[in-house]
Amino acid sequence: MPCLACPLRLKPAFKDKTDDEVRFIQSMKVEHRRLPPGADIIHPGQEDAELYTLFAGWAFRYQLLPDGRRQILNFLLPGDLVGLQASLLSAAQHGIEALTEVELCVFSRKRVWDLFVRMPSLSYEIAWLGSREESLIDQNLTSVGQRNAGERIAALVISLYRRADALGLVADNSFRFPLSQQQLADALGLSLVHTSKTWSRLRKAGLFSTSDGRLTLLNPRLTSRMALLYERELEPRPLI
Amino acid sequence: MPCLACPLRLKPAFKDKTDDEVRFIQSMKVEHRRLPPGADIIHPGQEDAELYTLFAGWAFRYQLLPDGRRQILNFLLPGDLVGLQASLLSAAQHGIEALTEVELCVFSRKRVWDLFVRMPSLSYEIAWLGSREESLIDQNLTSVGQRNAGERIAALVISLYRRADALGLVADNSFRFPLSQQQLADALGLSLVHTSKTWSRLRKAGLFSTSDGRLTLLNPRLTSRMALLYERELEPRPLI
DNA sequence: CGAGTTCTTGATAACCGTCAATAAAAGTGG
DNA sequence: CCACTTTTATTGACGGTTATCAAGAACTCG
Repeated sequence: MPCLACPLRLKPAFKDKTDDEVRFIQSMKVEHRRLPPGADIIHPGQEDAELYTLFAGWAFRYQLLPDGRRQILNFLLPGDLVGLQASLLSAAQHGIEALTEVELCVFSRKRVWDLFVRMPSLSYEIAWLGSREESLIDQNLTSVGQRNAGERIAALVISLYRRADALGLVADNSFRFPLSQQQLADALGLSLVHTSKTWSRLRKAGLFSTSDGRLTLLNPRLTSRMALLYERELEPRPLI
Repeated sequence: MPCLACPLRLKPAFKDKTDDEVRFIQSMKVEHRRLPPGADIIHPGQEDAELYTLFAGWAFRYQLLPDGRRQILNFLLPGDLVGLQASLLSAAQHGIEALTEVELCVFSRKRVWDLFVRMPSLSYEIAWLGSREESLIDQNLTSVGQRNAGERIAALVISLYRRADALGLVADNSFRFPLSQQQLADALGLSLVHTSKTWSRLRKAGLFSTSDGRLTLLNPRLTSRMALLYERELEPRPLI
C-alpha cells in the first residue's frame, strides 16, 4: 500500500504531512511485514535493528533481568514508532514483541541520517514522538513506584482506553484488550497471582468488565479516581 | 564563558563538534544561570520551558500524584540535556529540581526549530540524547518493577557510579553523592523508613560507605552482583 | 475429547509501610 | 561559641500489602 493512501493518516491523532514528506517516507519504506502474536520484533541486544511503524495490532517493549524476571516498559498501538531507541543507540537494551498479529512498515535504518539532513520537519517529529514515548514511560514508572495494585490497574486501563480512543478504536466504552494476566503482571510490577486477585476485585467493584478479548469501561469516573489521575490531563501537543 | 572553550567538551563522554556546530550552539545560548539547591528548574505543568544543559551540579526529574506522592524519574548530571521533553511537548508533565547548586546554560526554545532546519547533525544528537535518557528511565522502571529493596539500591548506586565515572568525577572509587534519604526513597519507590534500614544494611554488609556527602564503593563486584546486572553492559554509542 | 495453557482461589510467609520515639546533623540567633 | 530550633537519619514494634506455594477450574487448540 502506498504511504499516500495510508489510512492511519486520516485519524485525528496524526499530523498532516505534505506530499513531499509522505514521498520521502515512502522512499524509506523497504517492506510491509506481517508477524504472528508472540513474534520478536526486536531481540534484546540486537545491534542492527531497523526502524518500524506499527501499522496494525499491538506490541510491547520489555526488559529482562539475568534471572528471568521481565518488566514490560510500555505498550505500542497502531501508528506508534517502533525501535527508535534501538535505531539511534547502536544496540537495543530492550526487546519488542508482538502482542497480537501485527503489520509493520519497515524503514531503512541507514537512511535515518539522510532523513535528518533532508527532512527537518520529519526529524523534528521523530524527536517529538520520542519525547512522547518517554512521557508514557514516566507515567508507568510513577505508577509502579507510587501506586498500589488497584491504583496501578486502574491507571493502566485508563491509559490504554484513552490511547485506543484517540485512534478511534473505542466503541460503546469498549475496546480490544489482548493482554494476558502474565503480561499485565509484568507491566504492573506485580505477581501473577496478586494481579489476578486485584483484577477480579475491580471487576466485581463494577469498574470494568471483560469478555471475548475486549474490555468495557463500566465506570470511567470511578476508575479515573481510583487511578489517582489529575482532573486536567495534559495532552501532548506539538510545539510547531 | 564561550561555548568554544567549554570544559565539558574535553571530557571523553562528549562527542567532538565542528566549529560551526559550536558557533550555532553559542548563538542559541541566551543565559548562564546559577541556582541554589532545591530550586525549581522546570515547574510541573509549565508551558513555556526553555531548553537547558546542565553545566555543573546535579538535578532530578520528578512527577507528582494528586495526593502528594512523588516519583523521582531520573537524575541529571553535568552535560545532560535538561527539559527536552518539556520543550518538544508543549507542557511539562514533570518537574525538574536542582539537587545541588547548579549552573545551567539556557537555550532559546524558539530556536529549536531553527536548529532542526539548519543543523541536522545537532538535531540528530538531540534525538540521540533523548533516546539515551529514555533508556535510563527504562532501567529505573525495570528496577522499581522487578527488584527488591536491596537490589534497587545496589542498582542505583552502580548506575550513578558509572555515570559519574564517565564524567571523570570518581577518584579512588569515591564520588559526590548529594541525595537525602527522602530523595533516595522517592527514586526507588520505597518508604523513607525502609530505605534507611536497607541502606544501612548494605553499608554494614560492606558494599559501600558514605561520609561528608560522598559515597565510596568498597565492593563493586558484590554490589554489581546484588544489583542483578548483566556481565556485559551495553554502552550507548552513536550510530554515526 | 484430551493436553496444554491460562485463570482463579485459599493458605502461609516475606517484604515493605506506618507509627512512634530517639538520635544525629544542620541551620539560626543570641 | 553556645543554646535553640528545625530538619534529617536511625531504630523498634506492629500491621498491611504483596509474593510464593499449591491445587483446582476454565479456557484453547489440535
